[in-house]
Order: sequence, then structure tokens, then C-alpha cells
Amino acid sequence: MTLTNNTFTGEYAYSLDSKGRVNIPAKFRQSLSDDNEGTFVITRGMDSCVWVYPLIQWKDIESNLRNLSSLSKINRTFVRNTARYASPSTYDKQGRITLTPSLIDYAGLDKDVLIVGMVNKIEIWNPTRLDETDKQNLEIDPAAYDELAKNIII
Amino acid sequence: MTLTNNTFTGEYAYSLDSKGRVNIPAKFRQSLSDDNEGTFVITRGMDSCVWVYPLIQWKDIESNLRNLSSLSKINRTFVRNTARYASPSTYDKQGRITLTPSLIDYAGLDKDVLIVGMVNKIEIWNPTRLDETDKQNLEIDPAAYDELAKNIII
DNA sequence: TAAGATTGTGGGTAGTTGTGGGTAATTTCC
DNA sequence: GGAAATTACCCACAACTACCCACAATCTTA
Repeated sequence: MTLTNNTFTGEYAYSLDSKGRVNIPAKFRQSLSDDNEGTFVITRGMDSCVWVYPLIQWKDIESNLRNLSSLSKINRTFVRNTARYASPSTYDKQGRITLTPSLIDYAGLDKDVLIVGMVNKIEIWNPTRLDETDKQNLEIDPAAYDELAKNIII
Repeated sequence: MTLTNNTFTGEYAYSLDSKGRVNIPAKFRQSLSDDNEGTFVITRGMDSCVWVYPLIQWKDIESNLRNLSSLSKINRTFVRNTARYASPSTYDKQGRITLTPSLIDYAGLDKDVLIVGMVNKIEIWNPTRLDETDKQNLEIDPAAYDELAKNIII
């Protein structure tokens, strides 16, 4: 059952095939609203994973980028860094999207991948790397958590 | 599949042939709306790369330039530098545009080039120069960068 | 519990895409 | 005006991609 459109939660162990395709969990596809036309935009995540946005979510980002004048150097850099690794991918009849070799390399993906719902987007991880990242995050500054707590009620 | 007209994202490694031709990635050509008549306007970028605009996007810039009064010195300089190096280029049956020797020289292009989608335009880079530019940009003011990122929820 | 539908995974094939080069038309220059 | 250089247009081909079908495992439902 779908709770809210374009909202993703949960974790799934799937596999990347020899052609660079990964299945998008059926639950995630069902959550996608029709105006996405079965399309996601994949890009580099801030951690070493792949970020997968529903198309309409990405379009929003895109229209913000479009309004940044290229006269400013910092704008150019920001637009370039954001747009450079992003590419749309429509899922096939079997529900798979194709990842670019460059993204597979960036995230260090192998056959086994972990797909994680991140509410408004999806992350694709090499399971080993996610473990390592988790461990590093244990050392996170408790003060930072307290700061977060001010902004969100859980 | 075309998501949005005249919108470009992603990075592609292509090659410049001995006749000064570069392929425009198929995805970019498909994104071009018909009123562009397969034509781009190529010019010098503000970084050391070539900027490639869809024709209609360029026309828009042109009309903005028209509104800048030549009474101001900075306006005159800006208009001159922008208009001076711009020339239209229609892609051939194989999807390639021809770059002028002057632009190839300006961007220091060699056989291998990197084509980067910048949302409303396209950049053509010598990969080495882009690397260098990336490194320099690490020294960019992080506060200003964060300010930008804050307004665009990624 | 059994039949049917759905889901994840693998692979084959036809069409598309990137790249190189050839030839005819056009332009430039002496 | 004619030769040389440049440009525009065409063809060829290897590599890649999108699309299709198949099948086993899982889940749903009666």
C-alpha cells in the first residue's frame, strides 16, 4: 500500500546486472505519481552512493539552477557540480533503471547493492561502503544531533 | 525520452576530429525543441571552455544585450565580449557541430573533450582544464556556496 | 492449499549512436 | 579567372543501447 506519493522508505537488497541495470523496488514504483512518467533522475550522492530522484522533484531543482546567472563564478561552479552528474532514466518493462558506468564507478557498486528509501529520494549503495559510513557516523558530534532536534520532532 | 525542452544535464567524453567537429550527445539533440532548427550558437565561455546555446536561448540573451545602454563602459565591454565570439552552427546528419579554430584554441581543445550539460547551455572542455578548474574551485568561499545550497533543497 | 498474479533477474536482437573518411560544392587568394 | 584551400554533405561501420521475451521465485487470493 502506498502511503504518500513520491515518498520512499525501507531498505532492499537487489542486484546490479552486467548491463548496469538495477530494479527499483515495486513499492517505490507504486509510490511514484503519474506525472513522473516512470522516470527518475540519477546522480552522485554527497556520500559515496547514487542518488535517485523522482523526475518532478528534480525538475524543481533544475528550475532553481536555471535562474542562477552564469556571470557569477560561484553560480557557474554550483550549476556545473549539480548538473554534471545527473541523468534521467526511465524504468523498463521489468521496472529497472540503467545506471551510467561513471555512477557505478563513483559509488563503487558491484553485483550486490542496497537500495535505501530516503523519504524524498532513493539511495543506491555498495553494502560494504554503507557499513563503513555507518561506523564513521557513530562518532558524530552529539551537539550536532541536539541542533537537529530543534528542527524536527521525532 | 525528452524530459524538458532545451535542458541539458550529464557529462560525456567525446572526441574532436581533425575537421574540428564534435558530436552533440544524442540526448541533448533530442532535448532541442524544433524551433531551434538544429542550430546552436557557440561562443567563448567565462571559464576556459566553449559555451553552446540552443539558438532560441541565444536570441533571448541577444535581446537582453540590446537593452544594455552603451553609455556605460562596462556595458560596452560586456556586450562586445559576448557578441564578438558568437557564431551559429547547425549540426550535420551525424549530429556534429563544427567549432571554429579560434574557439578550439581558446578552450585549448585537443582530441579528447568533455561535454557538460549546464541546464540551459552546454560546455565543451579540455578534460585537463576542467580538472584544474575544479581544483581551484575548492578554494571558493564555502559560506557563499552553502548559502546557494540552502535555497535549493537537494 | 492451490492457482494465479506479481516481482526480480537474465539474456537476445534490432535499431541507434559515435567516429572516421571520401567527394563535391563553395570560398579565398594570387 | 583559375588554382588551392576550405567547407558542406554523404556513406560506412563498429560499439552500444533500448526494447523485447523468458523464467523462476515470491506473494496474493479464493
